[in-house]
Amino acid sequence: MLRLSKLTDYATVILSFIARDTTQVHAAMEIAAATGIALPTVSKILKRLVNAKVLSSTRGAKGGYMLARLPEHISIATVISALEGPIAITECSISQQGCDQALGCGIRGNWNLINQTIHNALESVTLADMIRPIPAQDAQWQQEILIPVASLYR
Amino acid sequence: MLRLSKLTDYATVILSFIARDTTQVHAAMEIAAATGIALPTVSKILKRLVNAKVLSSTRGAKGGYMLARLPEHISIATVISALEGPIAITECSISQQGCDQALGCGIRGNWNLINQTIHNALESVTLADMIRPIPAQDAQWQQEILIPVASLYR
DNA sequence: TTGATTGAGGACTATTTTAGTCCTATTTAA
DNA sequence: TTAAATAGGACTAAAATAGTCCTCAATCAA
Repeated sequence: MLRLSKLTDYATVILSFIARDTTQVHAAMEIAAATGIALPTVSKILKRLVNAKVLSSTRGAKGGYMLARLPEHISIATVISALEGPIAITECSISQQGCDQALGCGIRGNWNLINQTIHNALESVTLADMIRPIPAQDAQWQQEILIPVASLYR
Repeated sequence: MLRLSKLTDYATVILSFIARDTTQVHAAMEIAAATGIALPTVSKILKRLVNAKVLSSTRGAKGGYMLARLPEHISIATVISALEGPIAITECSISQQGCDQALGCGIRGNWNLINQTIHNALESVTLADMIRPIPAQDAQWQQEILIPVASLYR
């Protein structure tokens, strides 16, 4: 339902934990303990964030992870594509096959507009925004948008 | 990857077909033939669109489907929620469990802002926009956003 | 009134994607 | 040299999505 994967959700939790203390590196085990996310899963996410150059890592004893950039320069779009690959609402073939038959392609172009809008929205929010507490007054439109779910953490 | 389901994609194709000729009802079989989407799948999509009051249906011989509203009044957000349920980027528990531990909930509120932005974007584009051909000049940012895929139709 | 046509509803299966785990190799501090 | 960490990737399990099919209800026309 146009939903982020759990891993991406976890990633924001992990990143905000790391962002709270930038004076030292954080080992995967420490992060797992602090967030309650299982270690192998934490580890998997951290590796992907390193590949995307969102985090930098230090190997060996006393090793761990730290932010590779300032929180202001880590956009949500970056985090999403680190975990889930490129952000694209529609699956549109660049090779023409099937796409410009009947009614297909007149529609496609307009999806791109939507793609772009969403991408901009995600690009404009950074980790710095995410770790800043928000006013509680906004609770009212949580009801409109969110759907209930059993639990976030397993 | 923050992607629409295939069914939603099909739905836009089907809706734009129906919108092209509003003078008569269109049977599922006719739509399947015109779009190249398998009949059972077309049928499933049409039923969901009727439930969402995007289409109205006539049963029996000479029956079929037609738009229940003007194309200008059918938003993409409506189509998406008809096919995929409510639009929500994050799975956030309304029951507190797990969410206000450690770092969870400071983050959540900001996701809602993103949700809202995306929802607005999807609400602002209608079927009328989708069936209107777009200028080809925009082809340049198709490269940035879209990812290649084998084929849209099976 | 009856038969053909067409949608409604929902159960079911198959496929694909996502989540989660684990193993082995490499790096580094002590 | 050893212990503590990450890197990379293979593998399994679980969940979501896609797709099909069956039975029932409604409508039209002969």
